[in-house]
Amino acid sequence: MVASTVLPPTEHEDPRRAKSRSRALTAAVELLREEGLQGLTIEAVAVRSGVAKTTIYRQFENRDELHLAAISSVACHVPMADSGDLISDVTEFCIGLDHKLRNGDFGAVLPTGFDGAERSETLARMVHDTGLQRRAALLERLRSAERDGELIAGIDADLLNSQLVGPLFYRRFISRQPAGPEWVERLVAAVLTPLVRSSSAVPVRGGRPR
Amino acid sequence: MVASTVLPPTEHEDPRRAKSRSRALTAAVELLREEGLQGLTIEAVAVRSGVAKTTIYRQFENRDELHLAAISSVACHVPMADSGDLISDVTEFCIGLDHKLRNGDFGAVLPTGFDGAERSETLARMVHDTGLQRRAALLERLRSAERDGELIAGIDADLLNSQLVGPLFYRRFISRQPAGPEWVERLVAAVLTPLVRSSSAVPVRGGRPR
Amino acid sequence: MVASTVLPPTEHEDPRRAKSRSRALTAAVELLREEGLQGLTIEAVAVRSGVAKTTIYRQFENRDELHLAAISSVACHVPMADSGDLISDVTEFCIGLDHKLRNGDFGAVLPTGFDGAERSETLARMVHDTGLQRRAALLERLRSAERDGELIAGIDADLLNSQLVGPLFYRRFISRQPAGPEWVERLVAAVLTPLVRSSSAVPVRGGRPR
Amino acid sequence: MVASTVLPPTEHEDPRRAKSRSRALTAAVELLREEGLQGLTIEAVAVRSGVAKTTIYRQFENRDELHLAAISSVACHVPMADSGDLISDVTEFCIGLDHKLRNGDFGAVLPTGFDGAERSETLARMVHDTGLQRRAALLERLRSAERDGELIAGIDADLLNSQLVGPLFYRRFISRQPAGPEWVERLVAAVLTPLVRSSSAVPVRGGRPR
DNA sequence: GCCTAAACGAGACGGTACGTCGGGTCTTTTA
DNA sequence: TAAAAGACCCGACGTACCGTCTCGTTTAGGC
Repeated sequence: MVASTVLPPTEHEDPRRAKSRSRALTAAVELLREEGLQGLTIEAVAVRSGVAKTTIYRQFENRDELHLAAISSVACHVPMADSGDLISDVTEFCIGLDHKLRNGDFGAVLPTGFDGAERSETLARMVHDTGLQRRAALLERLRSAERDGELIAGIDADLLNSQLVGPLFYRRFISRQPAGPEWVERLVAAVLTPLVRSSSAVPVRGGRPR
Repeated sequence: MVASTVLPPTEHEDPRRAKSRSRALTAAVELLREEGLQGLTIEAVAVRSGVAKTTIYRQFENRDELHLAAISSVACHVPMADSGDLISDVTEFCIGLDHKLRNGDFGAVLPTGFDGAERSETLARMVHDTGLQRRAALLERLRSAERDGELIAGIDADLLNSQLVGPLFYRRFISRQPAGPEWVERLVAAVLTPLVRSSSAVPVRGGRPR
Repeated sequence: MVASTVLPPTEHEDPRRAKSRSRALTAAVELLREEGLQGLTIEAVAVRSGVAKTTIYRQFENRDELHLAAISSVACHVPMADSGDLISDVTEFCIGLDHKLRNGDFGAVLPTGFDGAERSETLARMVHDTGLQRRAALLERLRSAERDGELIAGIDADLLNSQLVGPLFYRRFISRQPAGPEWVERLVAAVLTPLVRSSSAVPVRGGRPR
Repeated sequence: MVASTVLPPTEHEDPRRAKSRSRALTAAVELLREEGLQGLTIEAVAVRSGVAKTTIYRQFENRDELHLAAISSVACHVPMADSGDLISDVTEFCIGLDHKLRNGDFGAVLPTGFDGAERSETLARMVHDTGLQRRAALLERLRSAERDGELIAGIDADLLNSQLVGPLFYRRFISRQPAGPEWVERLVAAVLTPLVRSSSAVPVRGGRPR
């Protein structure tokens, strides 16, 4: 997903290299998912992937680089619809995100990076970057709703982003509480309803207080 | 904070034991803060604390136990005032939490447990438990506001908890964005205002839709 | 035989250390004998001896140190009789040496050090030192014969040492020709007869010219 | 000196092949001289010679073959004069040999083969063969002296060879003692004088030089 | 105030993984 | 067509920690 570690982009890459790389990454992700960061061992990757240790080191400088690449390889796309109904679109989006956090490689691999991100700028950026697409999609949808008059004017999209996805991450990784579609639905409603222009028909007067 | 590993609570503990334990824990927390989980090495703890490796193992079964104990030793108390003004109380509370997440041992050590919590039930509980006091205090304050009529009736305290602290954790550990008192203030306002019973004006009738 | 690598001689050595050391050395010598220097691998020694790699490294800084210790551990004693008959004593001595060169660990392990001795002063000394006892014994016996009048006066003991043992080493390690007791006997006779004072028969007059 | 590894002798050899081969061999000898057998690395040879690893492997089956070829490439010729004066001819010859043992590539590279020769018949033969010319020359000169009556009849040329060159090799490679022209002179005198025909007698005047 | 049981430090041990170097095989690109 | 470049798998290197295990040596605390 994210740029591969320093490679002449135009130049032709040896297909053997590419294959080794992908096999190693696959094994790395599996190990991260199954055993966490401490299970991500170059030797384990070598055994599982059938790629020799030396070959792995030829592509990844050390365990941390491999870890990085593994994380960036699971960054995922959460689609955002634009049906005209903001709340339902965002709800669907958040349910999708929650599902990915709880079921896919993404949610399994992501927390292996939280600690390292405290000290490694690169890792921090990588962890952050996995959210870029999602964030952009959400912001775009909010702005579009603002333009359409569905939302009141003057929203703080960044705050809204934190309000919407923050609780999902929090419950998934920190408080480790369940979420589920209904819960997500309630969350989105709680966050957005106060900002939707006179919900029902006439958006006449009496905007909701901020 | 949390119960120490299996110790006859009534019985008198050898002061040497206690001292070794505390020196080891201190060193462990320092190492976690400075180098993260991978810096938490029994040998490093031994060197830094001056406590022999053997002695450490006498008190902590293995590295994970020590990690656990270190995390639980930094759990912190966030005070919650009850001035009658819910929003200002909660804002203050959230600012305090954000500060602890970003400045103290607590915020530094916590993320070392996120990955392990995925696989270790004990660690998961420990990470979760560090939030118990905070959660209880927040819930209590919300209920009190509900009782006082400051909040509308029928609030979902758990949802509100996630809405309030979720974004703080998210920005601190995942998106790694700044927060700051003003931002926290806006967050709390956004979350709570819609639920506050027609603030100033007589709380006549016409509760806000949930 | 030779001094062990830097050890407080008076102080009590951990018996575990001593045992590990000896097991490692035994395995090392076996490997050198069977496969030569390139077979002397720390890992092979670990496997064969049952001593862990780390433990080996605790006692020997690296492969070369172990090699050194192995060589010095096989230095052997060649006994020298003093029956009054120089030629028979020396012949017996040389036959014994030749036998050790061709049959024991000594002769098998020694050549593994020849190449290294070209560059390592320590190894050079070690190789050299394995001959010290032998050389001293031979020189002593020659001097004793000189004192007894069995040999003419003014012998060059060092030259004689080279003349006696040199050919044995040469045929064993360089030309790789057989020797055998009769051959050694002829060598000793050829070297010493010209220097023996008119053997049994009247030592009257006519000493051999030097 | 010795036949190169399997090469149709009549057939025309590709000049590129020959050049690669010779560059590799040169580098190999240099490495052996400078760092000994363990410095003889295919990769080091490739780097130093500018010949690719693949190309080296095309000409030498493996490291041992290259080592073999390197040794055989330094075999040297020691000239033997026949001035009529055996002792002086042999002395000169031995001084020349000693010089080659101590100064040229020959003496530097030879000991890298001693250990391997213990286990590899091919290498043993190679090491042995480096002495063939020398041995033949010496034997021929001795027989010529015998025929001329300079030596007593019935000499054991093989024994004499060992007596003459054995000490030189011994002091060079095993005891690592100095030799030098004077020492060699004394050695040759000690070995040959007793076998030279009645010094005094016939050759009237002109006593044998010391 | 002494003495014994415990806790302690020092450190050896068998292991696992690290990241590096070299071996020997192979494929791909260049001349 | 062969040499050069370099990827590949493999095995050994020497290092860092792991968790276990003697060892002697303090040192509390019950007598």
